[in-house]
Amino acid sequence: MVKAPPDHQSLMAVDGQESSSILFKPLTSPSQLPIHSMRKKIVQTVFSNDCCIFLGETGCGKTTQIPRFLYEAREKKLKHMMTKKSQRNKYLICCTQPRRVAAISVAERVSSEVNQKCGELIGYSVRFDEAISRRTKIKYMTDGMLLREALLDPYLRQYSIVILDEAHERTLHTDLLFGIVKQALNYRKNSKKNPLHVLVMSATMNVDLFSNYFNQAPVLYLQGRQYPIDVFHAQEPQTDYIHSTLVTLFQIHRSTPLNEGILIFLTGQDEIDSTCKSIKQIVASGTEALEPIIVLPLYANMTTVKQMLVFKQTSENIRKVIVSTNIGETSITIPGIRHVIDCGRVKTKIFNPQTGLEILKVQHISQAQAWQRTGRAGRECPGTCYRMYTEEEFEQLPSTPIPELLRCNLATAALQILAMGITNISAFDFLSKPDEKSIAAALRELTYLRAIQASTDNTYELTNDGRKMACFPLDPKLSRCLLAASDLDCLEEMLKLVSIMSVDTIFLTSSNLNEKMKMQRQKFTMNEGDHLTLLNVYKSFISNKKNKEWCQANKINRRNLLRACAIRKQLRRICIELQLNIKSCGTKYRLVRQALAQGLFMNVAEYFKENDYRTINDRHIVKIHPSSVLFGAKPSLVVFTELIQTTKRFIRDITVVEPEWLIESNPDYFKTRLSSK
DNA sequence: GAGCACTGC
Repeated sequence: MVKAPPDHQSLMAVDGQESSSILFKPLTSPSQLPIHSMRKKIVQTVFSNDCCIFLGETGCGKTTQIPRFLYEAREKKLKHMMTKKSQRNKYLICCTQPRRVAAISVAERVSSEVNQKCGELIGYSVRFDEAISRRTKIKYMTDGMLLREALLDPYLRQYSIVILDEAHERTLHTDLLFGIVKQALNYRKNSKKNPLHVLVMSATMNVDLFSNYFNQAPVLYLQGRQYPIDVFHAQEPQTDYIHSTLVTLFQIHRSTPLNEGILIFLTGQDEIDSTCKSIKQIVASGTEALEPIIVLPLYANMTTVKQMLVFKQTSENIRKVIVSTNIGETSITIPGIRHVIDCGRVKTKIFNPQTGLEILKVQHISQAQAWQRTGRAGRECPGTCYRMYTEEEFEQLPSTPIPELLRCNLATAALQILAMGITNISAFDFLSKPDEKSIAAALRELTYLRAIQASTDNTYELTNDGRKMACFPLDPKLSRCLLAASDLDCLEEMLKLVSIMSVDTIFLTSSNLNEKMKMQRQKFTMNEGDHLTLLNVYKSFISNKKNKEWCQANKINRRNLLRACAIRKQLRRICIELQLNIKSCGTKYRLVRQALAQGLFMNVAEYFKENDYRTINDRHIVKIHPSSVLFGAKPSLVVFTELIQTTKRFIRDITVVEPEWLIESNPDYFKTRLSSK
């Protein structure tokens, strides 16, 4: 048995959710959070440095309390200096979060702590939703939202303090913000009127990396509140982690009180569904007398209603078991969990910049993730965590996961950096610098998309189109589709299509989709391919007034389609601002396919032999995914949205195109590549 | 004839 190291013993709630007793107390009330004893030191450290790093585990209250400390300290000082109110209004504090729900719920919580409505003194800003007023002084926002704002003002001049929270997660957006705030710091240091302070908040890891990056910025350690968690490792390496999980589950079940919930981490939908089934079978088989169990799956691709079941209070006499993907690791907090079973694995998408291939693969988690999972057992009281791997195996895990920036296509990021006036991407001050090959690939892609053009020595500048493309919250390929559709008088259709492509699948996937259902789904099918089929579904959804029953009957994911509607609205507004030509082509869908071809021209595959296709770009042999309406058909030339390797290399979301369309729009690119011209 | 984790603008 191994105890969690002290740094990790206090992993409890999302920051600030640890105690309901401080919820409605007035501003000045002393709190039992240890962070309050450090208030003076915190304030002093922030204001006497350009940048500082605060380390503290979730549960120490840093997210809820620190922005308030800083606001109150500044307010006091300014009042003392008899600063005019209009002057004081300038000082806005922002605090970024990787997730929407976190930004919103923290803003609401802190607002209620100071007895105000959210959106007054404390507000939030996330995509499609904000609560901000002229009085707002503390703004919680998603990292992506601040990045959007940085496109308009790279020096972030409306903020006096920028807090980058949960920095250890190393999301793409936060990593880009690192470079941006560093630049803004330098720029504003000289303008003494409006200096910027930056605060990086993180769990206990990567300290030196952050500190070195900001010229040896001072580091402050924040004490969290402690709930000890006993950690047990497997004695021997396990060959079948699902089997080990089941054995462990029933050991816990036999030996602990029934009101203690169990959270199991596995890798994916299939695995989770079948494990849930096995658990139920074992209990039902009656080979031994077992107390009743409620087993609930949890993954993102479930309806919200089904996800909500995990929050439901169960009776004292029944065991609650949740089998979850890593959505349960950070995004969703389940009450009543006392035991965690961690299989030590996670399913991840890996991007290979050399081949441009994406692979979805089950991989080992990092030590940081292991502790995050462990922490889920000790949110309300002491707990236990069972790891389905040995201590030696744990020691060999990487300490942190690979930052997103180092394992994704950089085209979008590069376009954003260029749009902020930084002309040499390789010279951008990355916290972790991506491979030169990845950067080169991104610049090549943007050049082909006519978003940028090479200038002198390694620098690039945006084209007119590129400036427009940077305004869309989209993959540049899809932004190009919109511009092409504007030229071809079919922008209304492309807006709908691009919006659907921006959300997860709009079809409900289930293993027991029967023949009748498949027939029904076929009524949306368009012979030209999946994109027009998706457009068809969208249009039917609208003409059926977004009806719930219609979605159920057609096995359509209503939540995702509603999101697509919201995205379309946002994109359409941007199109109006950019004065694009918003027209509908009616049923002249040929135009839509032509516009698609212009954006997706690097994703072209031509028929090779039997069921094989060959991509134009890298000559990969691929197959049409069986979920495509073109599965079994053998069109000679197609564009696709996604190329992914699972059991085989598949292309997904496919549309039939004609070679002339491709050659006309990009003659140079296709001169040497297309064999069927 | 597959089977896709999670997040964000």
